[in-house]
Amino acid sequence: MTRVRFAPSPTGLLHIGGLRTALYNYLLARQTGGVFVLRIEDTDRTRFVPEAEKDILDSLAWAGLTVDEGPTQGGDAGPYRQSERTARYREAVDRLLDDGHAYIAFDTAEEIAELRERRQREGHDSTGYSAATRGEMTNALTLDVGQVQQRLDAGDDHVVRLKVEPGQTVRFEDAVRGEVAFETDTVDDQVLLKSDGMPTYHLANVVDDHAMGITDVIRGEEWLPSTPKHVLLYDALGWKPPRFAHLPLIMSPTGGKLSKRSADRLGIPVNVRQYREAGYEPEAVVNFLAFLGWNPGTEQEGFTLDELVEAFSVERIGTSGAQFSLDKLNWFNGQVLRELEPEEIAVRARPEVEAKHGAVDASALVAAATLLRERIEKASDLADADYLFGEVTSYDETALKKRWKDDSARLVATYADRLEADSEFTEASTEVAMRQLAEDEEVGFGRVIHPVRLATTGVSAGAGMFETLVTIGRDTVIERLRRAAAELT
RNA sequence: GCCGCGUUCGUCUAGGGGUCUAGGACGCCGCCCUCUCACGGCGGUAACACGGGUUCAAAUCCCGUACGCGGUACCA
Repeated sequence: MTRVRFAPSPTGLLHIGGLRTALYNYLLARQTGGVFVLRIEDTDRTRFVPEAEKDILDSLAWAGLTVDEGPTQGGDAGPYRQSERTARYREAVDRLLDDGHAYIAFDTAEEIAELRERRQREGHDSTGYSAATRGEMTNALTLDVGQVQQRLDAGDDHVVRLKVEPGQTVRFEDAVRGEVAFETDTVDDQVLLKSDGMPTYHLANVVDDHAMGITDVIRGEEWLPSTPKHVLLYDALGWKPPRFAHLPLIMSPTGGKLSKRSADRLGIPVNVRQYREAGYEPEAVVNFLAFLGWNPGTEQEGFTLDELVEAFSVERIGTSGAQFSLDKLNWFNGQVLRELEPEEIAVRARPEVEAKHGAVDASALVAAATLLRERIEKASDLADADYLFGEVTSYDETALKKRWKDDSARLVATYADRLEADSEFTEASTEVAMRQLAEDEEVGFGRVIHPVRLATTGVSAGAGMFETLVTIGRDTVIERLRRAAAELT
């Protein structure tokens, strides 16, 4: 049984890259009939943000990724917050200590910084706390048993470090990259237990993945360099490592990390929350994210979540970093929108429309969606159609210049008169009336239709003129035509 | 610096020794449709990082170089 996990740190709003990691895990779980676990990795008390867990939950739910086991869902492998599992880490550490795979160290942050600086200055390849340097430091390997006990009894700050044996090669199979190898001489004696008693990511991750029966670890490529530490830990604890799959990183459109800073500058949202607030459809975000680093090997581009579950495979995940493209996301969003019924678009557009125009009828919203759905990129764009939800208060300057001629006021006024006489007021009748008017006045059709569009909508772009007129409604149309004829000369 | 990973159109990518005069999608440009703007349809632009091998044959395999990215924390 496949068991995968998404294991974010509650340090802020969920990052879009985090959602992709969650998505790939979810897809593998669903495809194999496995279990999707959510585990909150809250071991860093200094960066902990209380609201973050809720944002993670909300974001996953928004994207449609349902969690099988997690802090709010429960499950047999709980608890699902690392801060609630400290006894297990302690137990593992004791075992590592007893077996000589780990040791206690007393060095202060300053002493370690000094070590690094010195190694750097002396031009060594490795700069950290490792087999090459631990003999010079203050730890259970250099102190005698009595001294260690004495310092422990005195309550001195200390950490527990993994004892990495030099001269070995750690190999593991990565599902997307193939075999990856690291020399242990380049692997530092990683801290496993911090001086505050909390585990580091490395320890907690290995202990929990084992305890929760995780079979496949799908995570970002930034973890690849620390995977040898994890493999060493599994070995030391006598456990079988899971399968690893390291995802290519999502990069900024200008290259480099898609950080908060670079994204802000480029106007790209970084948090899932921001995508939601910007009016993106979750289906579009999911579809777009799925294609950032994966492809189905066919030419199909539009996928529902269920179709992705069907088509997904770890083998087809790519190896190189993928630059984020807002253009492509927008295109996906348009595709999703065109598949939605007007009623559904109306539901999604409502908050934005009401924020701008006040309360609106459901029927007005649906009518607007029906009229404009081919022309909007986001459901919330409906709110821009002022002429459907309020008054026409101004006219587009450039359009006015181009389309409003000397005879426009007269033609628009005359058209208003003819509509007043038109009891049907349908798409057909309003069009016939306009064609008749153009013929009677011996002017081109465009001479009438463009000024009428301007007068009734205030803008030059929009849906078919006659559908638009019918949607706006007869009385309002006539009133707007007359007012424009009077105001614009 | 050191370690690791990567490198096909501007971007996402297909392709994994001959079928590649390198395919698709986004973007961009043009045409068609048309009352505008879109949608849609059709067409166009544009890429195998570089250098050595291996081979009858290399975008595809090997080595090197360059470049990019990640890691190098008592952060994850």
